[in-house]
Amino acid sequence: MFPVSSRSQYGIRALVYLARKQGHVATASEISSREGISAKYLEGILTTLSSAGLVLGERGKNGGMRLARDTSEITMRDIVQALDGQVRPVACVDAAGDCSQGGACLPRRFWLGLKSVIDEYLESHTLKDVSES
Amino acid sequence: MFPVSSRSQYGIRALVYLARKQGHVATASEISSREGISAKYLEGILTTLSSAGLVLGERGKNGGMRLARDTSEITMRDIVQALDGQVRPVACVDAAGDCSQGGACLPRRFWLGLKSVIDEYLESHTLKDVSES
DNA sequence: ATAATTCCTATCGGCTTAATAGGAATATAT
DNA sequence: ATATATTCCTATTAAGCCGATAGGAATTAT
Repeated sequence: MFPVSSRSQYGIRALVYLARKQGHVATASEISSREGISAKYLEGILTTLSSAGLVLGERGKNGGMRLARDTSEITMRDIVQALDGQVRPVACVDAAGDCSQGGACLPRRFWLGLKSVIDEYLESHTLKDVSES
Repeated sequence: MFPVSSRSQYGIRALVYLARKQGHVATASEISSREGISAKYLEGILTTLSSAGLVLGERGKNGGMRLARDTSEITMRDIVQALDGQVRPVACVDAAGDCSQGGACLPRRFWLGLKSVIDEYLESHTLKDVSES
Protein backbone atom coordinates (compact mmCIF):
# COMPACT_ATOMS: atom_id res chain seq x y z
CA MET A 1 0.00 0.00 0.00
CA PHE A 2 1.18 3.47 -0.91
CA PRO A 3 4.13 2.27 -2.94
CA VAL A 4 6.64 4.79 -4.21
CA SER A 5 7.70 4.16 -7.81
CA SER A 6 11.19 3.06 -8.69
CA ARG A 7 11.43 6.25 -10.69
CA SER A 8 11.12 8.40 -7.58
CA GLN A 9 13.37 6.16 -5.54
CA TYR A 10 16.06 6.22 -8.21
CA GLY A 11 15.66 9.95 -8.65
CA ILE A 12 16.18 10.57 -4.95
CA ARG A 13 19.26 8.40 -4.83
CA ALA A 14 20.69 10.21 -7.82
CA LEU A 15 20.07 13.58 -6.21
CA VAL A 16 21.63 12.43 -2.94
CA TYR A 17 24.64 11.41 -5.00
CA LEU A 18 24.77 14.82 -6.65
CA ALA A 19 24.38 16.51 -3.29
CA ARG A 20 27.64 14.92 -2.22
CA LYS A 21 29.33 16.48 -5.24
CA GLN A 22 28.77 19.94 -3.79
CA GLY A 23 27.50 21.39 -7.03
CA HIS A 24 30.06 19.72 -9.28
CA VAL A 25 28.90 17.71 -12.27
CA ALA A 26 28.45 13.97 -12.43
CA THR A 27 27.41 12.09 -15.55
CA ALA A 28 24.36 9.88 -15.71
CA SER A 29 26.52 6.86 -16.40
CA GLU A 30 28.72 7.59 -13.40
CA ILE A 31 25.71 7.79 -11.11
CA SER A 32 24.14 4.70 -12.62
CA SER A 33 27.22 2.56 -12.11
CA ARG A 34 27.87 3.83 -8.59
CA GLU A 35 24.26 3.42 -7.53
CA GLY A 36 23.57 0.25 -9.47
CA ILE A 37 20.74 1.72 -11.50
CA SER A 38 20.02 0.94 -15.15
CA ALA A 39 21.95 3.53 -17.16
CA LYS A 40 19.45 4.42 -19.85
CA TYR A 41 16.57 4.44 -17.44
CA LEU A 42 18.33 6.79 -15.06
CA GLU A 43 19.25 9.01 -17.96
CA GLY A 44 15.58 9.63 -18.65
CA ILE A 45 14.90 10.28 -15.00
CA LEU A 46 17.63 12.91 -14.86
CA THR A 47 16.30 14.54 -18.00
CA THR A 48 12.92 14.84 -16.31
CA LEU A 49 14.51 16.36 -13.23
CA SER A 50 16.27 18.79 -15.53
CA SER A 51 12.99 19.85 -17.16
CA ALA A 52 11.59 20.38 -13.69
CA GLY A 53 14.46 22.71 -12.90
CA LEU A 54 15.95 20.66 -10.11
CA VAL A 55 19.18 19.84 -11.89
CA LEU A 56 21.10 21.51 -14.69
CA GLY A 57 22.11 19.32 -17.59
CA GLU A 58 25.26 20.29 -19.42
CA ARG A 59 25.58 18.66 -22.80
CA GLY A 60 28.63 17.68 -24.74
CA LYS A 61 31.99 16.34 -23.72
CA ASN A 62 32.82 16.87 -20.05
CA GLY A 63 29.17 17.60 -19.52
CA GLY A 64 26.96 16.10 -16.87
CA MET A 65 24.42 16.98 -14.26
CA ARG A 66 24.64 19.29 -11.30
CA LEU A 67 22.13 20.46 -8.72
CA ALA A 68 20.29 23.59 -9.82
CA ARG A 69 20.05 25.00 -6.31
CA ASP A 70 21.15 24.43 -2.77
CA THR A 71 20.14 21.14 -1.18
CA SER A 72 18.11 23.02 1.42
CA GLU A 73 16.04 24.58 -1.35
CA ILE A 74 14.92 21.28 -2.86
CA THR A 75 12.06 19.63 -0.99
CA MET A 76 11.26 15.97 -1.29
CA ARG A 77 7.89 17.03 -2.61
CA ASP A 78 9.61 18.83 -5.50
CA ILE A 79 11.31 15.59 -6.42
CA VAL A 80 8.44 13.12 -6.29
CA GLN A 81 6.11 15.62 -7.90
CA ALA A 82 8.50 16.04 -10.82
CA LEU A 83 8.79 12.30 -11.32
CA ASP A 84 5.38 10.94 -10.40
CA GLY A 85 3.05 13.89 -10.32
CA GLN A 86 0.93 15.33 -7.58
CA VAL A 87 0.00 13.50 -4.42
CA ARG A 88 -3.43 12.21 -5.25
CA PRO A 89 -4.78 9.35 -3.14
CA VAL A 90 -8.04 9.31 -5.04
CA ALA A 91 -9.03 10.84 -8.36
CA CYS A 92 -11.49 13.31 -6.89
CA VAL A 93 -8.96 15.19 -4.75
CA ASP A 94 -7.66 17.58 -7.32
CA ALA A 95 -8.70 20.84 -8.90
CA ALA A 96 -11.23 19.18 -11.16
CA GLY A 97 -12.84 17.56 -8.13
CA ASP A 98 -15.28 15.62 -10.22
CA CYS A 99 -16.53 13.27 -7.54
CA SER A 100 -19.42 11.33 -9.00
CA GLN A 101 -21.19 11.66 -5.67
CA GLY A 102 -20.84 15.40 -5.63
CA GLY A 103 -20.87 17.02 -2.24
CA ALA A 104 -22.54 13.95 -0.77
CA CYS A 105 -19.32 11.94 -0.92
CA LEU A 106 -18.49 11.28 2.70
CA PRO A 107 -14.95 9.93 2.41
CA ARG A 108 -13.75 12.92 0.42
CA ARG A 109 -12.74 14.94 3.45
CA PHE A 110 -10.87 11.97 4.74
CA TRP A 111 -8.89 11.61 1.54
CA LEU A 112 -8.20 15.32 1.41
CA GLY A 113 -6.78 15.07 4.92
CA LEU A 114 -4.57 12.19 3.91
CA LYS A 115 -3.28 14.15 0.94
CA SER A 116 -2.48 17.01 3.31
CA VAL A 117 -0.43 15.00 5.76
CA ILE A 118 1.56 13.40 2.95
CA ASP A 119 2.15 16.74 1.22
CA GLU A 120 3.21 18.36 4.47
CA TYR A 121 5.64 15.61 5.29
CA LEU A 122 7.21 15.71 1.86
CA GLU A 123 7.41 19.47 1.89
CA SER A 124 8.99 19.68 5.31
CA HIS A 125 11.90 17.46 4.34
CA THR A 126 14.58 18.73 2.03
CA LEU A 127 17.30 17.04 0.05
CA LYS A 128 19.70 18.43 2.63
CA ASP A 129 17.93 16.57 5.42
CA VAL A 130 17.90 13.31 3.53
CA SER A 131 21.44 13.48 2.19
CA GLU A 132 22.91 14.26 5.60
CA SER A 133 20.86 12.06 7.89
CA MET B 1 1.23 9.50 -6.75
CA PHE B 2 0.14 7.54 -3.72
CA PRO B 3 -2.99 6.19 -5.32
CA VAL B 4 -5.44 4.27 -3.21
CA SER B 5 -6.74 1.13 -4.92
CA SER B 6 -10.33 0.84 -6.05
CA ARG B 7 -10.56 -2.10 -3.72
CA SER B 8 -9.98 0.06 -0.66
CA GLN B 9 -12.19 2.85 -1.96
CA TYR B 10 -15.01 0.41 -2.65
CA GLY B 11 -14.51 -1.27 0.68
CA ILE B 12 -14.77 2.00 2.54
CA ARG B 13 -17.93 3.00 0.72
CA ALA B 14 -19.45 -0.38 1.51
CA LEU B 15 -18.60 -0.03 5.17
CA VAL B 16 -20.01 3.47 5.30
CA TYR B 17 -23.17 2.03 3.81
CA LEU B 18 -23.25 -0.68 6.46
CA ALA B 19 -22.59 1.89 9.16
CA ARG B 20 -25.86 3.57 8.24
CA LYS B 21 -27.65 0.28 8.77
CA GLN B 22 -26.85 0.44 12.47
CA GLY B 23 -25.72 -3.15 12.66
CA HIS B 24 -28.49 -4.60 10.47
CA VAL B 25 -27.59 -6.76 7.52
CA ALA B 26 -27.28 -5.66 3.90
CA THR B 27 -26.52 -7.99 1.03
CA ALA B 28 -23.57 -7.52 -1.28
CA SER B 29 -25.89 -7.05 -4.24
CA GLU B 30 -27.88 -4.39 -2.40
CA ILE B 31 -24.74 -2.42 -1.63
CA SER B 32 -23.37 -2.87 -5.13
CA SER B 33 -26.51 -1.54 -6.79
CA ARG B 34 -26.89 1.36 -4.39
CA GLU B 35 -23.26 2.34 -4.61
CA GLY B 36 -22.80 1.57 -8.28
CA ILE B 37 -20.03 -0.94 -7.74
CA SER B 38 -19.53 -4.14 -9.74
CA ALA B 39 -21.48 -6.82 -7.88
CA LYS B 40 -19.12 -9.75 -8.10
CA TYR B 41 -16.10 -7.62 -7.40
CA LEU B 42 -17.64 -6.10 -4.30
CA GLU B 43 -18.65 -9.57 -3.16
CA GLY B 44 -14.99 -10.56 -2.99
CA ILE B 45 -14.09 -7.37 -1.19
CA LEU B 46 -16.70 -8.03 1.48
CA THR B 47 -15.48 -11.58 1.88
CA THR B 48 -12.02 -10.25 2.53
CA LEU B 49 -13.36 -7.80 5.10
CA SER B 50 -15.14 -10.71 6.71
CA SER B 51 -11.94 -12.76 6.96
CA ALA B 52 -10.31 -9.74 8.54
CA GLY B 53 -13.02 -9.67 11.18
CA LEU B 54 -14.42 -6.26 10.27
CA VAL B 55 -17.79 -7.53 9.09
CA LEU B 56 -19.80 -10.63 9.83
CA GLY B 57 -21.06 -12.57 6.84
CA GLU B 58 -24.29 -14.48 7.33
CA ARG B 59 -24.84 -17.09 4.66
CA GLY B 60 -28.02 -18.46 3.25
CA LYS B 61 -31.38 -16.91 2.57
CA ASN B 62 -31.96 -13.62 4.37
CA GLY B 63 -28.26 -13.52 4.98
CA GLY B 64 -25.98 -10.61 4.34
CA MET B 65 -23.26 -8.54 5.89
CA ARG B 66 -23.21 -6.55 9.10
CA LEU B 67 -20.52 -4.65 10.92
CA ALA B 68 -18.61 -6.81 13.37
CA ARG B 69 -18.11 -4.01 15.88
CA ASP B 70 -19.00 -0.45 16.60
CA THR B 71 -18.03 2.11 13.99
CA SER B 72 -15.78 3.84 16.50
CA GLU B 73 -13.82 0.61 16.89
CA ILE B 74 -12.93 0.27 13.23
CA THR B 75 -10.03 2.45 12.13
CA MET B 76 -9.40 3.40 8.55
CA ARG B 77 -6.09 1.64 8.89
CA ASP B 78 -7.90 -1.60 9.73
CA ILE B 79 -9.78 -1.30 6.46
CA VAL B 80 -7.02 -0.46 4.03
CA GLN B 81 -4.70 -2.92 5.69
CA ALA B 82 -7.23 -5.69 5.25
CA LEU B 83 -7.72 -4.87 1.60
CA ASP B 84 -4.32 -3.70 0.41
CA GLY B 85 -1.87 -4.75 3.06
CA GLN B 86 0.48 -2.75 5.20
CA VAL B 87 1.53 0.79 4.48
CA ARG B 88 4.83 0.29 2.73
CA PRO B 89 6.19 3.18 0.66
CA VAL B 90 9.31 1.24 -0.23
CA ALA B 91 10.15 -2.44 0.05
CA CYS B 92 12.80 -2.00 2.71
CA VAL B 93 10.51 -0.52 5.36
CA ASP B 94 9.16 -3.68 6.85
CA ALA B 95 10.21 -6.29 9.34
CA ALA B 96 12.52 -7.97 6.85
CA GLY B 97 14.28 -4.66 6.28
CA ASP B 98 16.51 -6.07 3.61
CA CYS B 99 17.81 -2.82 2.21
CA SER B 100 20.54 -3.66 -0.28
CA GLN B 101 22.52 -0.71 1.04
CA GLY B 102 22.30 -1.91 4.59
CA GLY B 103 22.59 0.74 7.26
CA ALA B 104 24.23 3.07 4.77
CA CYS B 105 20.95 3.76 3.00
CA LEU B 106 20.29 7.42 3.61
CA PRO B 107 16.69 7.73 2.43
CA ARG B 108 15.51 4.90 4.65
CA ARG B 109 14.76 7.10 7.63
CA PHE B 110 12.86 9.42 5.39
CA TRP B 111 10.66 6.61 4.11
CA LEU B 112 10.13 5.27 7.62
CA GLY B 113 8.93 8.70 8.65
CA LEU B 114 6.53 8.84 5.74
CA LYS B 115 5.17 5.45 6.67
CA SER B 116 4.63 6.74 10.20
CA VAL B 117 2.66 9.82 9.28
CA ILE B 118 0.41 7.81 6.97
CA ASP B 119 -0.12 5.08 9.54
CA GLU B 120 -0.89 7.62 12.23
CA TYR B 121 -3.39 9.45 10.08
CA LEU B 122 -5.18 6.26 9.12
CA GLU B 123 -5.21 5.02 12.67
CA SER B 124 -6.56 8.23 14.11
CA HIS B 125 -9.63 8.19 11.88
CA THR B 126 -12.40 5.70 12.47
CA LEU B 127 -15.29 4.54 10.37
CA LYS B 128 -17.46 6.59 12.69
CA ASP B 129 -15.62 9.78 11.78
CA VAL B 130 -15.85 9.11 8.07
CA SER B 131 -19.44 7.93 8.00
CA GLU B 132 -20.69 10.94 9.96
CA SER B 133 -18.61 13.73 8.53
C1' DA C 1 -36.98 -28.72 -2.40
C1' DT C 2 -36.15 -24.16 -3.60
C1' DA C 3 -34.23 -19.88 -3.40
C1' DA C 4 -30.89 -16.70 -1.78
C1' DT C 5 -26.85 -15.70 -0.05
C1' DT C 6 -21.70 -15.85 1.29
C1' DC C 7 -17.52 -17.94 0.06
C1' DC C 8 -13.90 -20.09 -3.01
C1' DT C 9 -10.93 -20.56 -7.27
C1' DA C 10 -9.60 -19.50 -11.75
C1' DT C 11 -9.16 -16.61 -15.63
C1' DC C 12 -9.09 -12.60 -18.73
C1' DG C 13 -8.05 -8.01 -20.77
C1' DG C 14 -6.20 -3.62 -20.18
C1' DC C 15 -3.17 -0.51 -18.11
C1' DT C 16 1.03 0.88 -15.98
C1' DT C 17 5.84 0.73 -15.56
C1' DA C 18 10.59 -0.56 -15.60
C1' DA C 19 13.71 -1.25 -18.99
C1' DT C 20 15.85 -1.15 -23.70
C1' DA C 21 17.09 0.77 -28.26
C1' DG C 22 18.48 4.03 -31.51
C1' DG C 23 19.58 8.14 -32.61
C1' DA C 24 19.50 13.66 -32.71
C1' DA C 25 21.46 17.74 -30.70
C1' DT C 26 25.24 19.84 -28.50
C1' DA C 27 29.64 20.88 -26.63
C1' DT C 28 34.55 19.92 -25.69
C1' DA C 29 39.16 18.25 -26.75
C1' DT C 30 42.59 17.18 -29.87
C1' DA D 1 37.69 19.72 -38.72
C1' DT D 2 37.04 15.57 -36.64
C1' DA D 3 36.28 12.56 -33.09
C1' DT D 4 34.32 11.91 -28.72
C1' DA D 5 31.30 12.34 -24.94
C1' DT D 6 27.36 13.76 -23.19
C1' DT D 7 22.30 15.26 -22.61
C1' DC D 8 17.96 14.96 -24.74
C1' DC D 9 14.08 12.92 -27.55
C1' DT D 10 10.90 9.17 -29.33
C1' DA D 11 9.45 4.48 -29.76
C1' DT D 12 9.07 -0.14 -28.39
C1' DT D 13 9.09 -4.20 -25.47
C1' DA D 14 8.24 -7.47 -21.52
C1' DA D 15 6.29 -8.27 -17.28
C1' DG D 16 3.33 -7.47 -13.54
C1' DC D 17 -0.76 -5.66 -11.35
C1' DC D 18 -5.55 -4.90 -10.99
C1' DG D 19 -10.34 -4.40 -11.89
C1' DA D 20 -13.63 -7.26 -13.46
C1' DT D 21 -15.94 -11.61 -14.78
C1' DA D 22 -17.34 -16.55 -14.49
C1' DG D 23 -18.82 -20.64 -12.43
C1' DG D 24 -19.75 -22.93 -8.93
C1' DA D 25 -19.60 -24.95 -3.69
C1' DA D 26 -21.32 -24.35 0.91
C1' DT D 27 -24.87 -22.81 3.81
C1' DT D 28 -29.34 -21.32 5.57
C1' DA D 29 -34.26 -19.71 5.73
C1' DT D 30 -38.75 -20.57 3.93
